[in-house]
Amino acid sequence: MAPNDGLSRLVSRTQPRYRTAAEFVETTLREAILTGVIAPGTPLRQEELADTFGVSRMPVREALRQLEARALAEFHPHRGAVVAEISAADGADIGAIRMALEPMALRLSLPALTAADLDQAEELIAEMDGEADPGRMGELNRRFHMTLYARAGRPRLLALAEQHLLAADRYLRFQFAALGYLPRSQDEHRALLAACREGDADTACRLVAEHVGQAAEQLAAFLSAREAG
Amino acid sequence: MAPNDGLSRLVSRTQPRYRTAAEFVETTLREAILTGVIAPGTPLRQEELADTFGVSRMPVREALRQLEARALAEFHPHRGAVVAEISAADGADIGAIRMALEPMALRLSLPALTAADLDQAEELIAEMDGEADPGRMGELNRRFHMTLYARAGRPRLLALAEQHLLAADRYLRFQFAALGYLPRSQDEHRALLAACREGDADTACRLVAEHVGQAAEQLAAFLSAREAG
DNA sequence: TGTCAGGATATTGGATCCAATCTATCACCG
DNA sequence: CGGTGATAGATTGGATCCAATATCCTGACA
Repeated sequence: MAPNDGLSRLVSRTQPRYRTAAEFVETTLREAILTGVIAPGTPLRQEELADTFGVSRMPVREALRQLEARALAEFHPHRGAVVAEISAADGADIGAIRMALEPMALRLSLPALTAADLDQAEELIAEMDGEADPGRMGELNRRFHMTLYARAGRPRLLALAEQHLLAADRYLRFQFAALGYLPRSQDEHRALLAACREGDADTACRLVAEHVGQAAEQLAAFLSAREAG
Repeated sequence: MAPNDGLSRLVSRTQPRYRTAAEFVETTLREAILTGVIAPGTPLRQEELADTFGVSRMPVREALRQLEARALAEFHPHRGAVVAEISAADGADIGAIRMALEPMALRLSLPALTAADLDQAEELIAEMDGEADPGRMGELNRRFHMTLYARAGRPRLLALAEQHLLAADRYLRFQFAALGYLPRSQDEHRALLAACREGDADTACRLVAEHVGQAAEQLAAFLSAREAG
């Protein structure tokens, strides 16, 4: 039960009552994959998961299919599913998608941002300053970005953006040697927030694109270095 | 069997041998939903689908879960799934996402486009001129766009872009009163292609964004009019 | 007559069982 | 000694069966 230890802990501290077992399994598994509790390449054995979750194999199968559709698991017929791998090419894809989506989200959201939104974003920057834990760091960063996009009034666009923010986090979690990225990232956050406060949409969009691009470049460099070595 | 007539036809002319029944059902159902063979809001009864496909309910359930993850079906616990509805808000979301993704895809692809690619795009424009069938029209339009993006070297970005092109097509299929959109759209196609031939990335990206925006605006107007009346 | 309670029915959700297929091991042969 | 083929085990894919839940209809009562 060693490889499932982290997952078991996630399962056991499950508070909310899900309406179906499949939903429970899917949500928990997705969380586990995105937060790195289950490493890329790990086989997802149906019976093993069924035992861990205390259900039969069927809801597990439904959950795995959903994860496949979200590109978080890879299916090989009659051989089972594994947690989706992380490649340098995928990292570049995620970066490009973020660079496309997030400026659009910000441009739509910016005119509708309230003072409270901007204050909350500033709060999140401050919290990040004192944060050491990578996992929590990723969450704060994600919330900062999503706070700025929240007023876009385009739920599907936001969901897609958040999904790729989470995917980027997942990549970062397996890196995060590059802690040196932090200070510069925080400077970029502050500059971005300032542009938002001034309502300067063009500058803000440019800044967020550059900011995301920075992260993507670092990530791509790290991943291709890892693949080479 | 009246409401399944179109689906039955799709099922019966299935040539390729799928590796699993679930894959077969998912692919065929997705095609049917995206091409409008099954209308939005249609209930997806598991047993009925199982009969239509000649399989048991289980692969159908797995397929439905995948469609749910792709936002093509909506699940209501213990009440079943229905084909995802089409709302004006969703149309606006799709449009915004396309406006974000496609200029990015074009910018990455443009420097690597070959003369053959550009010729094929021109060929597709010509084919569209003489096309009356809406379904085929949508396919040609999609291929034109994807041809221009194909050299981006970002498979996940391209898959996401194509997915939303398909979604937009799905919306258009339920409209397409607006056949008047055609000539202007073709002019935009030609202008876009010209910019690509000249290698003018900035102009090309601006044109594709405007072009997609045009389509999105028309769609949104149509949908909100339909919702109002 | 309208509303609410209760039961019948249909449909989904979950468990178990069987079949298909892949993997690994081992014997056998060149 | 290395490679190939067969066989056993493990694991998934698919079908059937049972339980849980929602819907709908009916009927009693205010």
